[in-house]
Amino acid sequence: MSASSKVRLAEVAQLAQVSEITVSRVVRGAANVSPETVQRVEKALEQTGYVRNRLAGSFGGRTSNQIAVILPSLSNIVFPDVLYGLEERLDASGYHPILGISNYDAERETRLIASLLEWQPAGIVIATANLSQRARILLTRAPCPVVEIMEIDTDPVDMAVGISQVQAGKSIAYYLLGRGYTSFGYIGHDLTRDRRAAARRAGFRSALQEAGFEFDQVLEAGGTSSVTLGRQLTAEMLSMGAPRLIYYSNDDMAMGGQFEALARGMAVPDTLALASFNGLDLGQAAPIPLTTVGSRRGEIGTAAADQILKRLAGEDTSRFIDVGFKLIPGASA
Amino acid sequence: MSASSKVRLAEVAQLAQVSEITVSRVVRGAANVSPETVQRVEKALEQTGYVRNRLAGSFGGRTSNQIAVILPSLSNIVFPDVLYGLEERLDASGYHPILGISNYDAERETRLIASLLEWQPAGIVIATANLSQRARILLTRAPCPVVEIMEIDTDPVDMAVGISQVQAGKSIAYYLLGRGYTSFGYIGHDLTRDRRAAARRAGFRSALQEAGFEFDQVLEAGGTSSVTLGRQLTAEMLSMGAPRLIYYSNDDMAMGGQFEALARGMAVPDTLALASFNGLDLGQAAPIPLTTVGSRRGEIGTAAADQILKRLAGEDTSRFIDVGFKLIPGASA
DNA sequence: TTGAAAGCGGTACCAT
DNA sequence: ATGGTACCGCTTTCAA
Repeated sequence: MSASSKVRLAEVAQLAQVSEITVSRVVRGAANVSPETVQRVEKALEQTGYVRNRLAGSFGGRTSNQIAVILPSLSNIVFPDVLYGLEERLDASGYHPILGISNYDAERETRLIASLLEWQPAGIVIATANLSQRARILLTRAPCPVVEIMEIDTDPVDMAVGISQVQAGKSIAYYLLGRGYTSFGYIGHDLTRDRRAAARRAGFRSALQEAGFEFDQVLEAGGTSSVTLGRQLTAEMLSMGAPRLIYYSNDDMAMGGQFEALARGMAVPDTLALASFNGLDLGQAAPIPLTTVGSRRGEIGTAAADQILKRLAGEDTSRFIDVGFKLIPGASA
Repeated sequence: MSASSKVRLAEVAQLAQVSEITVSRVVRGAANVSPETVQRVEKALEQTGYVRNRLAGSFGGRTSNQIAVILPSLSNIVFPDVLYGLEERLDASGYHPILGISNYDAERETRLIASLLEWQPAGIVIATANLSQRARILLTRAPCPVVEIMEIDTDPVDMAVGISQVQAGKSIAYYLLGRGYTSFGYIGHDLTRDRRAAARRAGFRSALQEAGFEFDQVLEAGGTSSVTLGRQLTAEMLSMGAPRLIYYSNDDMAMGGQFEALARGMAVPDTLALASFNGLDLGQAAPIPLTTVGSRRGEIGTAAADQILKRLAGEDTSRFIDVGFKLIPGASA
């Protein structure tokens, strides 16, 4: 157990009385080494406390085992769920995510892409915020697979894994129309930044319009979604004379709505109905389980990882993977 | 705009009629280059679509600008909050997190440490699950700063940033004793894996014992914490004749408790009181705001990043940083 | 099964 | 301000 940091292949080799390359073979678990040699080398590795330097080994044309992951936010459980699925699958194949958070900011997103590309990642997984022209070019030129996650409504640079956010909005609107609602409101967070929430709202609205309806009231506020914001905006909308049903930008917001209704003693869904998107545990454990659309967040992560891994293995990949969503009837509408 | 991948310094240099080192200087924004040369080189960089290879540039003794971040889970918003603070601060200084999720598994944690160390990170930030002997040795020998986050109750290998989890449990217990409660239950998730939740429980219990009380009932279930689990266990405890107050392993669990109480029409806090830990937005937006202890999760992330950055800059660092917690009186107890 | 040698691409150091 | 040179530590290629 000697010093740290500076142990190199050469030192181990000397101790084990073999060449550097032989040590390298042992470290990498290569086949062509005799058991006796392996044993001797392993002892030397142990004694010296050798730590492989993958920067040195990777910097040629060889691959880096790092996957750049760029997400717009970690402020609710959605992206962490995706990230977890991703990490789980990548780790199992010996890859590691290098993370960047764009904060829904186009400039920062561009900078992150450029910056992470310099580490020669073996792949890129990105939940785009708002791709700049330059960002798009960088991704197009990237010498590695690129998976755009969360939505499959728009054309990806390389591959896309997710769901149709428009259809998710449309589907629950159809369901609610089927249940006979005729008066609708919308409550959302900052949709100028959250394109996917905007797509759901657009889908929802288009279904309403097909049926001859419109949102009677729309309330949006800047900033990220949160239970608190949902509650505030709901209170505001209720004070103006509420619609029969409110569609929220996501479950967090809708939970705020349910809290406000509960606090006011309003009957949900009889007086005020609520619907949203995500299918979070939180919403399903609530006193009135949310009527919502379940997104398979973990699966988006694992499927994205699979696309990267397949491509790296030279296997066929498809341009789009639709992981699908699921209507959750709940009891709030 | 030529090909991608294979553009090297040499190609750019040739195009710009300068040496490789000059191009390198421009790429790195070094000072000693004349404006005209810079312009010429930048044009060539643009034309070739050069992407800097940081693996090559870093692999000597030079630093890697990557920070290994190992977390036990992403299943509730706690670690994402920490990660966000961390990424924010690191990014501002040009560093990137390489992420590993240990899943509260000692073996996986050890493997992740070993594996991420091979990338020669400039620092390590780890919320330990259950450090194995080997993992501890690896961290001790690591040739870079190591910050253990979340708790400061135990002695760190290098530095620690967090709060005293024991005190967090103890403090709210004192508060509740002060409010006159005399009958206590505990509901938790898998504490054999979540050492910090166990520490809070221990702190809470020790305060009870000082006052001559004990938990009258304790209910724990395997698996991660969730609102659903909190609700289930609460229902179970209520069916056995509930204590006057239930202390939960965290806010998610306590929200499940509140939901169960609301669903049963039980008065909170008059019939059943609830208390927990974290101070999540969710709990504060609830109909009955949770009585809890606010943890400064984002600050733990930024403070951890600061410790690393300071150390790398050669500045003094302290062994412990206590970011502090805050009692949130709420209305559930 | 083992080893020698030649880079991988960039940057620090030292000249000019 | 600019360039030549050596070298970072490992792995690929080829030879023995």
